[in-house]
Amino acid sequence: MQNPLIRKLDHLCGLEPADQARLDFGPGRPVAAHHDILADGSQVSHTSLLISGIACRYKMMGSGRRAIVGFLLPGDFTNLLFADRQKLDFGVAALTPCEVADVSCAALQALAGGSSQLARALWTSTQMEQAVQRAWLANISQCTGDKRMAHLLCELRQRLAMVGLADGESFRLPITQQELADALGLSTVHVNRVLQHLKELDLIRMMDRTVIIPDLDRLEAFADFDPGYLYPQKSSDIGKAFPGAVRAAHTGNPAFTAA
Amino acid sequence: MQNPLIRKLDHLCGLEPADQARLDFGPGRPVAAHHDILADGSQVSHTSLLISGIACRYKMMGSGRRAIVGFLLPGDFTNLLFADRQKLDFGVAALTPCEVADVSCAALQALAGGSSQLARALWTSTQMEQAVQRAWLANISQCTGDKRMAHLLCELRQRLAMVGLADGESFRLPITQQELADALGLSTVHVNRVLQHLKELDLIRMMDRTVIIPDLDRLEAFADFDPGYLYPQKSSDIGKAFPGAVRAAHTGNPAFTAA
DNA sequence: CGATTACTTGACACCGGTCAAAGCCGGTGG
DNA sequence: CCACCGGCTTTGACCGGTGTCAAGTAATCG
Repeated sequence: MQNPLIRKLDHLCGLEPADQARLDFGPGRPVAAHHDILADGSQVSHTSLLISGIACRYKMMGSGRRAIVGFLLPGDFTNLLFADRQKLDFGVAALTPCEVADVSCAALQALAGGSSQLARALWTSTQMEQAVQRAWLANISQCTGDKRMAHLLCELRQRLAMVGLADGESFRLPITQQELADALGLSTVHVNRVLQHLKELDLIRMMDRTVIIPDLDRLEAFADFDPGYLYPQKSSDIGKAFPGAVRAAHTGNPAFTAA
Repeated sequence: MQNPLIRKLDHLCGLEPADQARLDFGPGRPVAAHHDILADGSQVSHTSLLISGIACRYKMMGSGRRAIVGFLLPGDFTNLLFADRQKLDFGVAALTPCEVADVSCAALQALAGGSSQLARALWTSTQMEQAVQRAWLANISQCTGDKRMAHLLCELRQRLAMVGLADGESFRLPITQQELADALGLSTVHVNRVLQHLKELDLIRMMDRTVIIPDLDRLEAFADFDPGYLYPQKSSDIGKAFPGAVRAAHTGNPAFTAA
């Protein structure tokens, strides 16, 4: 399978074949589920590219609870730093089994310096991350639980579709309700109730650990989700027109088959 | 007064005098309070540097309510874009009378391309913005109203101190409770109650529109505020050792005198 | 197949939203 | 200089969304 980073950047800005070749970091190393990819508060001089699996950025709160401040999907960097020895204000943990490729700060600089188009693509993906953060903030601060959940599912579907891991109506989401709760600022119990509510409204269905969206437009309307905010350039309906089933697994285990 | 952007970047990374000179964008144009600096969803090919005053990034929600997703203080850019014709996913509005200097995309590119140190400083300030966003997310999603408010006040104090607009114990904050509510995801009524609660605990005092912090350590402990997350490099106690009173006004009106 | 982890369900309490009304300014015009 | 006025702040009553606690059921893994 093609490197998901290449998919994403090509999707966002378009990439020349020469630049695509520069982005091949090899197969990556495995990280087990629930293990740190980067420890909270550590000083690092590298970044890690997520190749497969789902991970998260998190912060530990004084209360002992974990706040998830972002999900990392295949093709995302844990952090983008161009200066050595940066102290992180967050940690990165694998939520499922993951494959990650470590990229040194120097290598990243060389990449960005070597091709202005690549530099622009990396910058654009940073902008998109910030847009996602803003959308999270707006949603978490102003919406009730069910809308928050719906919005998150819309966002994940769209980002997964961008790297070929979701079609128009379903995607794998092998993470726990506890983890959704940490991301949405809800309790586990309430996440459960919210999911049931969305199922009652037939806005989503869940089988195995696959989310099925019977009517994307209805879900996006319910969530007040603007599909455009993830797209600096074009506002095409990502994934809505994809034929076929969900693509190979998030977990690095390609043995998944839709139910 | 020295350009607050220069103060900030010099503080973050250190800047050579030659680079400092490049950052002088002149006096800027005035923007009245409650007016847009950048309209929500507009396509722009420039950024604006806030020279004085307080502004915010906001998103309009489906409910009609406004969500404030970040405060802009003197020395902050409304947006940092290197590619033309980017569609914004947010708006920027002046909360107080402001002065802003418009910088074209091309000029920004020239700045970043002309000095690697400057490019690094701009990148670092972007990183700091992201750290602030993450802290907001964690706080809003996991803390009760009084801690959220306390955390926001700690953050604003520290960022203002960085550009010389707060000393160790007080700073001007001429914005309304409604605006704080939009930023914290609370109702106006509750913001009022929360502020009263913090006053009862003598964690803050307010006179005129100046916030006075009798004991910063106590407030930061209450808020579970980590003063380090705003500082990629050094972890000095910004502002804690500043002598003298609050510096010239945020509002472009220098007639402020401490009560 | 036993044990741990995830999910579900119900009862109850509380934080914070909403509504409504009453003070409190700060500016404006007579 | 004073009366008016609109926006901001403050207060109280009431209600709903969510958290917490606790128990029970289903799934997963060694």
